[in-house]
Amino acid sequence: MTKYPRQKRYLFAIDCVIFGFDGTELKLLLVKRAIEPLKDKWSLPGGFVDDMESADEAASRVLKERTGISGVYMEQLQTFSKPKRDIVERTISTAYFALVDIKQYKEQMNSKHNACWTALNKLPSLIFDHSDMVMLAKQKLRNKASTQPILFELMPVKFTIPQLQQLYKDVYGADFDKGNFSRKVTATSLLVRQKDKDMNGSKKGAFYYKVDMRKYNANTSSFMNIIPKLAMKKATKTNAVK
Amino acid sequence: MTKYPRQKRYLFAIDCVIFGFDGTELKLLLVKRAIEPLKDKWSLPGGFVDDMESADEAASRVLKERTGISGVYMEQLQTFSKPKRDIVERTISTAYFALVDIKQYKEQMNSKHNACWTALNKLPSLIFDHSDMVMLAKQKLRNKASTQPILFELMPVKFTIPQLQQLYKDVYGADFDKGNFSRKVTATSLLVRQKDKDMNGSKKGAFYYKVDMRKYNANTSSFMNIIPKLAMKKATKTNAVK
DNA sequence: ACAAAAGTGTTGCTGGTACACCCATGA
DNA sequence: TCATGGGTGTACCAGCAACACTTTTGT
Repeated sequence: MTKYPRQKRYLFAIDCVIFGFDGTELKLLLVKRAIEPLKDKWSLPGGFVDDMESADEAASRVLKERTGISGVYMEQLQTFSKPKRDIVERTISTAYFALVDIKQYKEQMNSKHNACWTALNKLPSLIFDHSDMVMLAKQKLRNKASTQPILFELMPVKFTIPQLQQLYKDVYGADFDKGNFSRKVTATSLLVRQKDKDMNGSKKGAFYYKVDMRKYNANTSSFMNIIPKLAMKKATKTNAVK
Repeated sequence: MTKYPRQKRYLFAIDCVIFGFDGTELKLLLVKRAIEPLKDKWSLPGGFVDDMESADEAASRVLKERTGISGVYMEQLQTFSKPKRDIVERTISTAYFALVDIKQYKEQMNSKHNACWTALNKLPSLIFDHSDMVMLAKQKLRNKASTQPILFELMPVKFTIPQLQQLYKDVYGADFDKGNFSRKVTATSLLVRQKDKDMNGSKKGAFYYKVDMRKYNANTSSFMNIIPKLAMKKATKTNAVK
């Protein structure tokens, strides 16, 4: 039942730029390409879009299949369509952007699936235009995080404010004043303080917090001006998140 | 030379959400679908991606062919890929987002091409998922314009600040204080005041300005906080730009 | 002289930054 | 009791919104 007879048809794929945080460093999930050509070269986890699924659905499915991860924050990034981007055959690819708490999936990564968390500033070269995808994703992460509380998605269910601050520092490549940071974050009232403290890292201990999911889901647009304007400027210039 | 033998191939198209401003009202450029089924229904200008062009190139080409417009601000918006979105055959479509000074193209619209500028709050229903594309584009327009001076792209080469203010009012559905607006805009130092004035609209006359292209291109990231925070909040809630 | 819109002056206030300080606890 | 990081208090300052006021010119 082909009714647009004169048009060409192309392969359609998705690729996932998956950010993870392990408490100290922002990382990216990479896999080795499974097929020739370029077999075993580093690549973003990706796959073709099946007959009866949308790109969004394909992205979730591929993520699950190739890494075991599911139910995480995920969003369409951009579509890459240069005719020669895949050297085998023309393939359009829509890049996705995901945020994951590394610790929750640490074991199954190395064993079952051979995916690998890599520090953002030590990325190997990637196949095709995957490096462009990563660059764009880093930019988006910074931009989005400056107005919306999405970086919570990278934290474990229970975390301390200094831990969160470490993440912000890594994302923006800039130091934050601990006092101001703590106040701003709690002022969003998206966090609920727990009774217990994390006693590593300091004698006094830092309270654990959990995200108030009800408020968080209701009110994603409650911007928090977490990023000091200077840090923001610096970040856009130096293209931090190295 | 098909080397990914097991995969399906799909049609790949682009659709353009084209905003225009005529001095009073924000408008959208629509065309009537040229082919069956749904012939003559309202639609966004779009077309299939050719063999040797990227989606970006296709978008420029289609815009030129179907409306005569070229050399305008254009940016990828998002890709729409639900399996059934095109009722004829599965087609992936990447939506683009363009900003045009209506007056520059007014005549050729109605004569040569039968495209039609339509007020944003009086849109007819559109084919397929084109209304979703428009909604997303409106959102993006507001978000982007709140941190970057892209609305200049909708103005003629020479314009007055009150005219620009009218545009902002239409985009955000909120009134701006003329004094503060004028100061903020000039403070960006992206505008060069001309010697002559526009004497319509007031006895005193309003100075014409031109965009300082050198600075504008160098420094798009010089955010201007044009949008008062209240207006921004209001806009995100009521989904203005009706 | 008057009306009407363009644009300037001014003031009060919000909220962000910097930085000093206090707190809790293990060693 | 000392060292260490967590967290609070506070004072200064930029920038923004509100609105009164001045300017210009056609009628």
